[in-house]
Amino acid sequence: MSAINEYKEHDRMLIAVDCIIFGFDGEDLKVLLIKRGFEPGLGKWSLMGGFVKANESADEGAIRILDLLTGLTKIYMEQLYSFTDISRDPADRVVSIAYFALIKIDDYSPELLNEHNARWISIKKVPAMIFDHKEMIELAKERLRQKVAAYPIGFELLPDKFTLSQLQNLYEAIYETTFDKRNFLRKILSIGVLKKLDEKEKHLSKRGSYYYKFDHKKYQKLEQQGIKFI
Amino acid sequence: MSAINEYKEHDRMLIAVDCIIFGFDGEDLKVLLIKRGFEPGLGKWSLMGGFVKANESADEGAIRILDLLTGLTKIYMEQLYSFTDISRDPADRVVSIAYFALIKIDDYSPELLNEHNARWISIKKVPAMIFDHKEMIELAKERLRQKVAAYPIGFELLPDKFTLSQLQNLYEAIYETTFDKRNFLRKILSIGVLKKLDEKEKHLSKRGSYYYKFDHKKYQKLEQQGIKFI
DNA sequence: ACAAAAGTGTTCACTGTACACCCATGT
DNA sequence: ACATGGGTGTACAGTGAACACTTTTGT
Repeated sequence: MSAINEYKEHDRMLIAVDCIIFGFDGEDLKVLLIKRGFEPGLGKWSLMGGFVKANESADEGAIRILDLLTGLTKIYMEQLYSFTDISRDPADRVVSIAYFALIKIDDYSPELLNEHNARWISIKKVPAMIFDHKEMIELAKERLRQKVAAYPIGFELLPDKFTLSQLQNLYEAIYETTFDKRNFLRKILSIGVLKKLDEKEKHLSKRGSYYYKFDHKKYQKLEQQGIKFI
Repeated sequence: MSAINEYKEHDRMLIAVDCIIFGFDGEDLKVLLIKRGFEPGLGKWSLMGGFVKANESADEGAIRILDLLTGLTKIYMEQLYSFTDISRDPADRVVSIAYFALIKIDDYSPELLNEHNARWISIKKVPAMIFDHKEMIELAKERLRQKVAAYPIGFELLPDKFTLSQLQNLYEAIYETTFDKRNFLRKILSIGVLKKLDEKEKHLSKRGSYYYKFDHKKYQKLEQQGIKFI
């Protein structure tokens, strides 16, 4: 950093945040994309984003913008990476700080989808996108895989009550692979952060399967020692 | 992101890069810090940094600034995280993109240390620092630990030729722990990316120990399948 | 009765870890 | 001769991976 009296001579830039919002519909891992209704890139697919204001941090900006576009607060979000290529946005010099967010897909109402011209798109079929947004999604997918193996953030994508099959489907969707049911359940149950409920899910199968909850308290006790979820 | 004609109405900010430069002296993992010769924070410890110009990406800026301050090019560097608190720099709104870099400690000459009022400081004894620079160092240490377990970047901190003891000392310094010599060597040699040279190091011990080199070609063959170094 | 998902154990290979002594050489 | 770091093997426990059948119940 240079001397204070030189600060004014340096170049100033726009700071944007772009949010990679993941959701899970029980089958596929999806990202929430919007079709841009304005230039540049009108009609093209884009992430949700906006500019950071002078009186807010990027984290605060990301929270504000997500609230604006989804009405959701208190969602899991973390900074991913900053994209700084000179001409990534042809309209101006914009540094974009990408965030990735995990939401429960049912919290995002169909009305909002219409209102923002948004759609849930499977990560297996991400279309061409403006600027470097596809690169952002790729990186977010990568980071999600890393994180979900070591931290219990996958639960942010599931309802509060979920069956073990749903949990396995989620991990399979994230890693785009399949796991052996017995091995998966043994491992995930042995961690000891799932609480079995007395209630059964009765729609997805005839027999019905028990609901489980993520047990935050038990997790907090284990947290420091570093857990492998997968 | 908003419509193009609104771009001009958004706030513009200074973008800085700050570099966490790691080095290894055979004993301790160190960071290169400078004592600021200017305000704000004159006389305080600081990372090396500078402002990103309008005509360069942050990566390019980081490379330029590192070259400026160390004369070194072609060094390992990666973007770490962006620090965006409103008042992290009291003089102005500055978004700082932190980079971490790995250099061979002998490449940074003592003259440069004087010239920039710089010093190598053990990561075990990082002093109070300006702004959020200490937080940056903590995060960089964390990231280095993650990376070095999965990628062969530790070698960036060692001379081209190194002994297995030096390599073990490096990993021990990074993780601030000790490893069993036999287990460590078995694991690291079993990866098959170290090339034993005929030459021996004769200063550090009476018996002398063989030099090894990192074998880039062998690594590239194994790269895709994901290697665990530790 | 049958279809469809739930639930449940064992075996084996591999990996990680604990642990202690002899070797070569310069002084 | 001795001090110093270099170099080496084995046993055991824990983890990961492969693998198939029975149970429940709605239709």
